[in-house]
Amino acid sequence: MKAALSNHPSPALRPSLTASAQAVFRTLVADGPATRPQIGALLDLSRPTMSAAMGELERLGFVEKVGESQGSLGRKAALYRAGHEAGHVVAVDAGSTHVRLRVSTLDRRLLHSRTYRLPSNHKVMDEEISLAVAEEFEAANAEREPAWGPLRAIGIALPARVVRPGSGDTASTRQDRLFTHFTPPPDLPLILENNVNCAAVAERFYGVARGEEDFAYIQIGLKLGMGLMLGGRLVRGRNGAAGEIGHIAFPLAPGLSPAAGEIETYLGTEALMERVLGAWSEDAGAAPADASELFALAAAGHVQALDAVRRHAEDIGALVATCVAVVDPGLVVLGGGVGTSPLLLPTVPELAARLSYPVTVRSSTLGSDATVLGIERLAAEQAMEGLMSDGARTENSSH
Amino acid sequence: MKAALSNHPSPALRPSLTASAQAVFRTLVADGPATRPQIGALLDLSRPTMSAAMGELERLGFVEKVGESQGSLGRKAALYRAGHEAGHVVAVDAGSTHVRLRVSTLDRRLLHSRTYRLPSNHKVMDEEISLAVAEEFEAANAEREPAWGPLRAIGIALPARVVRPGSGDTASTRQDRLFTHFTPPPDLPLILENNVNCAAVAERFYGVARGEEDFAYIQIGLKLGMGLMLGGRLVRGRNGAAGEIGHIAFPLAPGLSPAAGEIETYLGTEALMERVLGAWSEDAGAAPADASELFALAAAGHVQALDAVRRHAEDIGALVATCVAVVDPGLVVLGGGVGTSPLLLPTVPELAARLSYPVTVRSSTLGSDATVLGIERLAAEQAMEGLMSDGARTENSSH
DNA sequence: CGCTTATGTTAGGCATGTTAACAAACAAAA
DNA sequence: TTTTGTTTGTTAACATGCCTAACATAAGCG
Repeated sequence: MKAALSNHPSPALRPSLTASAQAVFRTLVADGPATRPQIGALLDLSRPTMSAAMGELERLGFVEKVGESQGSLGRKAALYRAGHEAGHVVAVDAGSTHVRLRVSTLDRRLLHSRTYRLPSNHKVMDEEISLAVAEEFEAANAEREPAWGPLRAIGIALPARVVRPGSGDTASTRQDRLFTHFTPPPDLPLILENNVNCAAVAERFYGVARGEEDFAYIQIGLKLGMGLMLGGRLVRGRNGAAGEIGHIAFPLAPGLSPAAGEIETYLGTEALMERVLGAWSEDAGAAPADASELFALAAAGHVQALDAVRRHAEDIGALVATCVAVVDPGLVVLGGGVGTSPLLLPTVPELAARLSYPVTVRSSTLGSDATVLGIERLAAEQAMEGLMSDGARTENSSH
Repeated sequence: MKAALSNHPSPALRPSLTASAQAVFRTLVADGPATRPQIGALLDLSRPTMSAAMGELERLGFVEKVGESQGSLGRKAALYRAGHEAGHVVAVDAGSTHVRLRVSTLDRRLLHSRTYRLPSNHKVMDEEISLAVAEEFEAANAEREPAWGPLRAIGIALPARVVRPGSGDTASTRQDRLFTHFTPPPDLPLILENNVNCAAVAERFYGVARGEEDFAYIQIGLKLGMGLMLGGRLVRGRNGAAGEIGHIAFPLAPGLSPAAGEIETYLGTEALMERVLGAWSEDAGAAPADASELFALAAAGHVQALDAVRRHAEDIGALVATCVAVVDPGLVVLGGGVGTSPLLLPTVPELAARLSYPVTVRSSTLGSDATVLGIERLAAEQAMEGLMSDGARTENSSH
């Protein structure tokens, strides 16, 4: 609350941008190149104010003229976009099988992209991932061109619970292991985020949840995870454990004792295939080698596979029903190796509605890029907030 | 976003209060009487600005001088509070056994209070409740004094899911039945809210969750319910079903089919007592007549009662674990007839931490007033927003 | 070549805050 | 009782950030 109303520039901080200039920059970053009249109409700003705002931003190099736009009549308008000094961000998806890296401007122009396949699968983040991140980051550094402008933020998506300093117990997450080989540049915002949360962010901005303020992204594959978006904001939880639906109490029934993480092992792909193969009958043909084969068989009409898929869909429907009973998001996006199967689509919402309340269910279409796109977005937002809060500080950044 | 930046008064709307005047009024309403220097320090406003703001508010009757405050040194400061024209609100807890009504000023000075015990228990809202609400509201109307100022809002807490117009399916909640006998005055904000959500609000402002931005209030008694507060805001959900934890999938175990609302019947007081009495052995003495007797026996050290309570606490712990796995609130407040028992306190957080993640668990202490205090707060907030958005419209209100 | 239309700038005004200086009211010290 | 320093409140002058109105510029079109 302190100083929230104050109109005068804080004496300690450098003079910052006007509110209108900040808003203009935000829309340029969020919506891409635009003319002054377009932004003015969107933000309800007068032409003189647009002039002043653009002047401020152009003088700082935060925006640049990139062309002209001719309407059907009248003078043509200048087209602006985020400028050189707005800089760029590095986004890393430090996954358990791949390390994906994207370098891009704040307004999402891809500057560089790398993918590194890890030699072996790692169920938890460990030193090998740290090494790969360090190498990829170094390699990206080597490619850097002056035209990219200063590096403004680094975002890293981790396949682990992420605890923000000040809330919960950071030590329990082992997230420090990331830094055994990777040393981020100092004085640069570093954003760590859970990979499922990142995928949820990507769904909100670029996927099937585009523009939705409230939804849950539920990932079903080898493991279970949920990214929860309420009121347009990620719900992270005190321990960074919001969405850790692998820890929903299971089994939960009279006389049974639940065990930690049990539903994750039960609904995970490995246990699913074990159940399916254990019940596979001789006359059903060749058994599927993995989950994707199972779903392919089912899609082709194979009776026994269909039955297995239906049963799995019902289990997932019950899980979704539980989430709906707790937060009622209105929309659930299913992702992950198993979750994206269209075969789930009729069953899951039907079961969720029967057990709890109606919910729209969609399959994710972003594929394996979701996570890196999400962390890129978060890094860009963080970079922008940094620029907006101390707009004058443009010199000491690393080129 | 439209017009969010505009500085000029919208031509359609009447001239409104300045931002500083609004902020001053808000703190007076929220924190009770205060002097100008106090508010100025809190909001970081200069003395001239405080002068102007107080002038505005006093001219409209929104604040009034109520005394003076002498520090240890120097001139004494005038003490202000919400004034006559700020008016009052009526808050109703339309419960299934009682109708509780409070009339109070926006800054929580109680003007009038009534309680009506319904002749019989109603598990769902029906016409009898509507009749009682109508009668209590009329009776309160009869008591109204000019000194109360205008009525600014009516809040009603309902023991049912509440759907806001525009989201979800209003028809499915039967909330219209409230209006079969009760006709609210037109042109007056009417706030409907679920009673458990109201209790959560009360816990946040007056109870054991005071000042907490994130927590879950979980009510355990005849029925199950949760009020979820994240980022200082109630989470309501698309269908108003957030917190309807009675619909968590149950039983949830391999080979079992969950049924809608089953966990509510299993964890509810009736089923608990059935289980307890069914297993009550001859040599254990007189069986408890109801849940409170059971918990009293357990508190006195009765072995069999203790065992039953422990088992129930474990079931509740599993439920809490599920909620923590989904939203990780960091704090859970237990309420309701069974939920407030201190006997639950060791077991529930221990089980939640074992199954999912650490969470602080506290017992509610607000008792049966929680709901009406919560809806009172919501109504007062709504009333204040109304005043702030069209500050000049003070004449057409009903005295 | 003017006419219409859209874009951009200049000039002036207003709302809402600030700081600086002063006046008033009070307790405690002289 | 007077003086002194402190706190409260007001007045005056000014800063910021937006606005509207009017003008200048640049395009298509008859």
